[in-house]
Formats: sequence, C-alpha cells, structure tokens
Amino acid sequence: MIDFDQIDKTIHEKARLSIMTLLASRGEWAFQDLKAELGMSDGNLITHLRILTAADFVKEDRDESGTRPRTTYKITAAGKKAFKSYVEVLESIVKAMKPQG
Amino acid sequence: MIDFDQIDKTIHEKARLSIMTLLASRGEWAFQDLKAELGMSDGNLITHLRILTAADFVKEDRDESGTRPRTTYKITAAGKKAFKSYVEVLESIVKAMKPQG
DNA sequence: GTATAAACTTTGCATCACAAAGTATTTTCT
DNA sequence: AGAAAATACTTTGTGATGCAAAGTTTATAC
Repeated sequence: MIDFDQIDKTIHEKARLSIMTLLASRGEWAFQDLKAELGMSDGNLITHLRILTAADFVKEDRDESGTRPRTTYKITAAGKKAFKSYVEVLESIVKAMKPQG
Repeated sequence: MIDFDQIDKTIHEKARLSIMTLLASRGEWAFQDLKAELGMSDGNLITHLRILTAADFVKEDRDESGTRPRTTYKITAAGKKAFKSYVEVLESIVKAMKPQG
C-alpha cells in the first residue's frame, strides 16, 4: 500500500509544492521570477519561502553587489532529498492509477 | 510548464488524497475499512467524506438490510475524472524530476 | 527630490484539519 | 431482559495556516 504518512506537509501545500518543483528543476530563481511565474503576492511568497528555508529545504542568496538587491533561492541537499521521497509517493499514486487509466 | 492551478484543493488535502486513492483503486469501501486503513478518527473521516460527497466526487451507499448499519463509499464518474486530471499533474511533476533523479 | 522597485513585515480574516466527546440506533453478550 | 459494544454520525473547540492588502525600508533611476 501507499504510505501517505510519508507525505511531508511542508512540501505538500500547493504553493510550496510549486516552488519546490521550480527550484528542483532549475538551479536558481530570483524572488521576482518566482513571483511572476507563480503569480503570488509578495507577502504570501516570502512566507512560503521562509517556511521552506526554516525547514532547510531552500537556501536564499542575497546579492548585495552595490546594485539593486536581488535575492535568489535555490534548493538545498536536504530539500532535494525530501522532495525526492515526496515525489516517490506521487509516483506510487500515479502507478496505482495506471492499470485503470 | 506544469499547471499547478489544475491542482484541485478538494483532492490535494492529504487525508482526502488518501481516501480518493483508495476509492479509485478499489470498487467500494466500508466506513470501518477506510477508518482502519487510514487510522483516522470517526469525526475527521466523516468530515472529509462529506466534503468529497458535496463535491460529487464520492457517493455513499447506506445498507439498511436489517443488519447493523454498514455504509459504503465509492468514487463517482465526476470523481474519477477529477482525480485523473489531478494525477496527471502529479505525473508531470514526476516526469519533470526524472532527468535529474 | 520624487517616483519606483525589491524585499520584506504586519495585520487581519477566513478557512480548515483534527481530536474529543456526546448522541441515536441496533446488536451482541450474559 | 439488561448491559455492553458497535456503527455512523453531530457538535464543539482549538490551533494552525493560507492569503491578500497595506505599510516599511533601503536603494536606485530620473
């Protein structure tokens, strides 16, 4: 049977799932790019990023090189690992549905 | 890109996702069997079943054949359809992760 | 120096999951 | 027959949380 307890609530939330998928599939995302891609408000986006950062799934990089601030986010090793096992649950759900279509 | 807006919140909730997966993979489930399988409290389980029923994703069948009441639940056509497109999003996430492992 | 942009923080609201406990009905046990 | 147990609920309460909107800070462009 599928182990639903293995679903990490930190990742499972829709907004954070999309963030994690984006971060996992591409190296680095600027705050503004994430915001544009996901169509989220500043406050909402940063809250989710904070939650992911607090879980050590995401790391922020502040670029203070004199120019306008540009914060980028990338997935951590722990984040990759957690996301991978999360995706494994998804995969088992997908597989369980395959026979019937 | 993956269309996260296509994720149905009614289904995406962990508890209901497990219920839907069980109902989609097997014809019919008695209330007691779902409860045992998922380890949920009566109140919590019935609430989620009500939400799924209200969304027309699940149909309940009351068996009043003189014996002790036995309510069973099965997925509806609309539920199968909604769950299928939900699983398609999962599949696209899984696929997006495949290249990197 | 006014306006704009980035990256926040704060506030407030509304939803929601979940447990615990209580209820009605019926059935099994003694 | 009476007590206990089981099914399928309902009710209540609490705590968490998603989200938008608006305000804040700092810095840059004009």
